[in-house]
Amino acid sequence: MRPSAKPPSTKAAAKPRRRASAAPAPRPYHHGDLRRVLIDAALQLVGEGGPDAVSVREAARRAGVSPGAPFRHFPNRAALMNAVAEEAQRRFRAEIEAVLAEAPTSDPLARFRCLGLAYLRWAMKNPTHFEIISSRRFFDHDMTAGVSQDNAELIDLTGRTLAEAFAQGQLRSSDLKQVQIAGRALVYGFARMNIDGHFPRWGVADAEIERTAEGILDLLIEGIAKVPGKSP
Amino acid sequence: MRPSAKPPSTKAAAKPRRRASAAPAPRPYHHGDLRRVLIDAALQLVGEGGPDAVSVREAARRAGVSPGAPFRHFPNRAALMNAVAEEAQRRFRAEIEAVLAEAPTSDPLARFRCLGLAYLRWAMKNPTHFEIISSRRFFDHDMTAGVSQDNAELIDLTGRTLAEAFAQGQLRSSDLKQVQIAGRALVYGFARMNIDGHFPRWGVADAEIERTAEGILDLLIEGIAKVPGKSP
DNA sequence: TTGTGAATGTAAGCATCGATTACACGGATT
DNA sequence: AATCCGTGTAATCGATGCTTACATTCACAA
Repeated sequence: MRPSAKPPSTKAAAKPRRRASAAPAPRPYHHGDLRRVLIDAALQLVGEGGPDAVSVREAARRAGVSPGAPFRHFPNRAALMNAVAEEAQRRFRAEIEAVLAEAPTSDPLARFRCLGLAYLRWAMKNPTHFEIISSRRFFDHDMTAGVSQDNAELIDLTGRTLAEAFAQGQLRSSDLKQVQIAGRALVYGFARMNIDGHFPRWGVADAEIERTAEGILDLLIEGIAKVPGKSP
Repeated sequence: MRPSAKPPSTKAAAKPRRRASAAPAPRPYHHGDLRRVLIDAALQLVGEGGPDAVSVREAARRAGVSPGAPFRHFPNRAALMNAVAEEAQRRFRAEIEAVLAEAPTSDPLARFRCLGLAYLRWAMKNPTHFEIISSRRFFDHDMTAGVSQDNAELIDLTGRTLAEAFAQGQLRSSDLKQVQIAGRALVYGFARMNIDGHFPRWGVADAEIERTAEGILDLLIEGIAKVPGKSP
């Protein structure tokens, strides 16, 4: 199939000193941890130009490696994206849980609010990374157990928090699943409006976004909270 | 620059009857309305495989035209996508307004609900087309006045509806902009959750989606509506 | 009617990308 | 020390967006 066969190795001679003098180490033949470096490069690309800006070749270029090398570590581009999504999801979850750890334990509804706020803030600060973990377009959920699991546990966490709030009589509605989905739709929608560039069309300046985020979250909380002086 | 010059036309001879017999008209040199046909082909591609499935060449292929032809009508792929988005947005707006035309005129809050429902239903029925008009990824807002304008007018329409509801004392909050953004975030979020394949992870089956959509919309309405027996 | 220019199609080609294949290197194991 | 296999390279393929040179035909004016 391949027409031209290559002459058998002039490489050893062509390659200069091997980690000898103080020169910036001309990279040994084997990279060390290319997989990790590729994921980092891809993460960086996502941060720079969004998920579409990730190309296997560019990641390879940044890793200082040939265009075919990445395919030793990832069967295809999607697999690389999966790894990137996994990393992003890990960071996302870590932040959410860190924030929640500092929330008041005695007021579940306030904790629920904290969850929403942490979600929104992370999405605002890391729009491109948020995008990658949100849209299945960029990776294969079935192929990426890590993302799905992290996600499921976050869903569980909010579900439990909501259940506690209900148990303490803080909610008007008893259809917790509905409430939870509404809450998720609200914060996810807001985050995506930001990512998708809707806010300029809504006359919301960048500086106002975080305040607006908090505002709509409070609107939700008020909407689902039981009015103190009123029994169902 | 170009090495090989072509012999000067054997085409006229090679081309068979020209719209003569009853044969299916071997397409004249000029297509007729290639621009329109390309948009339709692209719309179809969007419907089949989402926005990413659209390629200029495939659209050309389906139009039965050479790969370079589309560039006579669209300076680049983005411009084609813009046209597609414009068409989709037109249809979207038409449906919304048609639904609203049948809504009760005396109850603004009910009209607001109708708007939300129409939005959700269209998004559920045309997920890929909805995606294309939602995410600026696929087209350039500045380049596509039509989409932005249609969108702005829909935003205006909901804004006015909400203002009427407030004027009739149907709302708890007086911060209408906040309410409107919350409402939009909710329906947009729900629509995107559907597009982005979140619902399987939430245990929401396809058959339940529409009902759930209605449920969260009602939750919102209840949340923003003034409780009858309670004055602020 | 005829001639000419603009509009619009074709053919060929470039660069880039994802992906594959044959081969080269070199660390780890024996 | 010999060898095996994980990992990198080089070359190549097919598809895509886009450009350029050329071909064809329509519309309009003389």
